[in-house]
Amino acid sequence: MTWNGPDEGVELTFLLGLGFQLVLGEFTRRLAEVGYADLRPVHGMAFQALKGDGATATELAERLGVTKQAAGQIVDDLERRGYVRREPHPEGGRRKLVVLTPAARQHLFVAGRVLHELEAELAGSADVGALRRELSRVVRALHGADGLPPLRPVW
Amino acid sequence: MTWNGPDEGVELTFLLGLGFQLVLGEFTRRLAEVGYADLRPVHGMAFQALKGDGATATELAERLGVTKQAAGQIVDDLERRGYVRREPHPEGGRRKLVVLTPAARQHLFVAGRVLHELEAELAGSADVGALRRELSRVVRALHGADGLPPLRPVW
DNA sequence: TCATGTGAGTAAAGCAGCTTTACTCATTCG
DNA sequence: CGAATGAGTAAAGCTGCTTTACTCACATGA
Repeated sequence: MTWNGPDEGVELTFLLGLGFQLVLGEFTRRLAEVGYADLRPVHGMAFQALKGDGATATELAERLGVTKQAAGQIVDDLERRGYVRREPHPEGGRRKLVVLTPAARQHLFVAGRVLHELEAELAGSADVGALRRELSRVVRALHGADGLPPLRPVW
Repeated sequence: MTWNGPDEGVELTFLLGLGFQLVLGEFTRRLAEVGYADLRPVHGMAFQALKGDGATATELAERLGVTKQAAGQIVDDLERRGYVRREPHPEGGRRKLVVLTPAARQHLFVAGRVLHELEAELAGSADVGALRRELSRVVRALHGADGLPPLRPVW
């Protein structure tokens, strides 16, 4: 039998939580170091959700899995700080289109780079391909094959 | 090349978060179904931290990674609902020893069973051994070999 | 033409679960 | 025996959300 260290008796759920906590923590720390200490993970998720042609606040709410009021608050915050703009919606109505500014696109670029650097470093200690494969299987087993649910704060 | 479905382009960090969210959500749902809808994950963690000979509120705070006031509030809550008792500490001082009641030990037993049932079911879709191994490696790479940090709400 | 509905946005209060600040009190040590 | 130590507690503050309730632009159709 292969002995894998002191984590044999640790619950899978606990290990999943720790893994996520540590990887996300390291990611956030590195982003803070390069000048993004003012952005939380949810802001990066919002940028991802808006990166194509933007979206209305209500669409953003659906993609983030929060109420439209919460999405509106996030947009207020990001707008004050210059990461998004509210434009009149091309299809009129009361709608407004929330679009990214160059500052947000720059953040997306940097965050993507940091994420891939981190993954490359982890590949020195773990089989990241296998990890990714098994995680995908677990996600599909619990959620089904139809797309991915929004990632919400865990617990 | 092996094609593993539509998750190829998904960030590892995102996948980790989704995996944790879905597994913890399923665990919590099943516990609620068997009568524990009133207990959050942090309560289960507290039970784990107290299950030997109990601990003081300050020790509990360290093990949970929160302030001693937060630990005190959690203990207040659990005490009102009959899951823990505050006893005078055998070594005196101002200390009090927080110990589990049989109700809490019963919860620990049921939660452990649910966790292992869930893991067994996941083993039908994924290689849980590999997942556990790679997660352990990631955790050690980011935290070191000295024990495991407290699991805190993510993000 | 205009009432009535529909859907997006917004305003404000409420709430959970923490932290921060500030204290009380029993014990110990110089 | 007076001050330091360390556990516990009280109360306010804060963040990031939800809930409740509203406004307003446009669409529909009698």
